[in-house]
Amino acid sequence: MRDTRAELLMQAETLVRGRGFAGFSYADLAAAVGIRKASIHHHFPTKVDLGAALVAAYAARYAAALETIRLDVPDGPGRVEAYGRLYLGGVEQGLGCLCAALAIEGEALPGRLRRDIAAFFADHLAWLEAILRAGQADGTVRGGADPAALARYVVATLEGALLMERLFASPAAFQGTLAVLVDGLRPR
Amino acid sequence: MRDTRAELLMQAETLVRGRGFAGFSYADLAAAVGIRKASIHHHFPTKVDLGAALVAAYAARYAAALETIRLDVPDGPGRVEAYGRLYLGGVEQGLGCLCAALAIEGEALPGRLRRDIAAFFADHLAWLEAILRAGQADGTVRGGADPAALARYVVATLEGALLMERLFASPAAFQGTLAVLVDGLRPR
DNA sequence: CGCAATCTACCTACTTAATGGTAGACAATC
DNA sequence: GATTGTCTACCATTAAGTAGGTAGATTGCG
Repeated sequence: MRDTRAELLMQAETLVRGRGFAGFSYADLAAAVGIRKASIHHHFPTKVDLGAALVAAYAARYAAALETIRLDVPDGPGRVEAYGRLYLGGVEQGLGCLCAALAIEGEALPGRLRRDIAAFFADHLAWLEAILRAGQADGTVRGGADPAALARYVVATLEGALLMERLFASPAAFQGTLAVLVDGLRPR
Repeated sequence: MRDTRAELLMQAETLVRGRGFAGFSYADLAAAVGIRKASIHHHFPTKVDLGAALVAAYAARYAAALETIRLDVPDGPGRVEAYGRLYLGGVEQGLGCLCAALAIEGEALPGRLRRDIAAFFADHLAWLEAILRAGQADGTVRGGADPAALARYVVATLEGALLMERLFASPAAFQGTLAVLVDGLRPR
């Protein structure tokens, strides 16, 4: 019975992604996990500690998925499409991106969290830039464009699509945007 | 009809766009405007009332800007670029999109607000769809793609770019993404 | 016109509930 | 026997919202 911490992380992630970081309380989380409010402080002394642990776990899960995609999918557009599909689950479950939820809080966030989420995005950008560069090299991605700029454009489109299509509860529309995005990356 | 109300709307918008809807209080707003907390309730009985007024004012400002763009800019890509530049101010000021900030709150939001922000996005989508359709008709936008799908893709990219580039405080990167976006709309 | 009634915009002071967080007791376990 | 995890009980602070009042406009009307 050691997974209370894991359970806390899971439920807290759902709460943040569903209502924002300022939008849930330790009382909500305690109720979701079936524990007393004070017990949460044993695992995560402050809410910021919880936030940081949340981002770390979320980033680690994404990092693993990114590595899997690189190993399993050979071509540039295919990899970006697989990357985009990682966001799809959020639309289907009605949950936004954890780091987007935190990013919205912006200036109200402690610097530590702000740095963590910036690192989350920076990781994705670096991975995508490498993927796109490789795609340009092997001819599966259209050349001419700066891979770093392309990477930012890809993350932006997917984050924005998740944000909006969650509101409209429209996985189909999300997939439509993903299709437009991936198609635009192919050589002309 | 004093302009205390307008001042309240202005400062509240800054607060929401900077810290999220749940991330500020009437006390914060009162301090920003230089008024007592209770006086806010005279103008906006509840926080949800304030939120709705905020969205209405924000949507109206965008609607006016959209109309101006349609009148002033003749071609499809130019119009989309002008539309994208509306977001740029947010990046420069470190403020996100008001409706994105609310959308993040998702399920915690009263249905009324959720409907209002859905309508905000729906308005933009409808405008863009018309713009893109016209662009396809006059040959300034590449044909073949569904204008409705393209419109969703455009809004998603810009909302996402604002979200991310605000975090990185990088107007240049936002403009890079906008350039990629607009370029992809031109005929090949 | 004069003037009372009403309205507007703000105030101080308060309520109720929730917030994040703490203190310390108690079992179980290593 | 120390550590771990949970509990009850509490704290100070802050949240949104209310009660009731006041000074100054605005209005209705004899």
